[in-house]
Amino acid sequence: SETCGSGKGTLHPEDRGRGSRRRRLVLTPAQKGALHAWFQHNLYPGIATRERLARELHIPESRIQVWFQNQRTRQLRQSRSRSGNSQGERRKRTSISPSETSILLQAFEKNRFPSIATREHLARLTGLPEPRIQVHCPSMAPELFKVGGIAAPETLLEDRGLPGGIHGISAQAMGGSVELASERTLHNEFAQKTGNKAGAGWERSRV
DNA sequence: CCACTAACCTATTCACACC
DNA sequence: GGTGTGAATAGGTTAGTGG
Repeated sequence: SETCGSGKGTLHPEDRGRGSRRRRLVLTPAQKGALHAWFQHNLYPGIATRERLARELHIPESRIQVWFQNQRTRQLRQSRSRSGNSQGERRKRTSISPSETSILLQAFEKNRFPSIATREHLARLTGLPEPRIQVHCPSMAPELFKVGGIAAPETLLEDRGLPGGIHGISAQAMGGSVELASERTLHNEFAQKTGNKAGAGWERSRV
């Protein structure tokens, strides 16, 4: 909550809504059917699978990732059972050049919670995928958060990632996605630098 | 080897589409 | 208005990269 602008839902009221969130996707029955079919045999699709589904269903890969995240949560909540498998490779690391970092940092200093429109604009400016920008945002501003400086959040950033693992259970795959994830990076950086720990991952388990 | 950080995760909450 | 579910946040782990 505090740190990143929103805590549980705590985006500042003035920033919430309108513009700060991606437009809600309305999946067609066919899209849902395909996703559910995949979910049945693999709760943790790797990047290759997610991208394939994205192409076939015409849904951004980041949305596919979020859908699986939500679906796992839903299933867990309702059955509390565990599952298992996964597959997955991780997305290749997106390297961000100093000039790209500079652009993102400048934008981040002005607005720690970029709306989807802003993130898309930054994506065009840097040539980086929007989801990656989303992931990145949180990590981007360690100094801003540090002691005194917290800028008022304006909109937000987003994302987080994926692969997973199941803790202990099988392995999974790793893969992650990132669309959302752009925010993650910022988030990661922020956390890590401030000692908060954020980050995340797991992965590897690979069976 | 170690620090840094990208990629992922779960849990929780917000908020919009649709009834 | 209530419900379902997509979108977002917080906080955690894993592993690739580079010094």
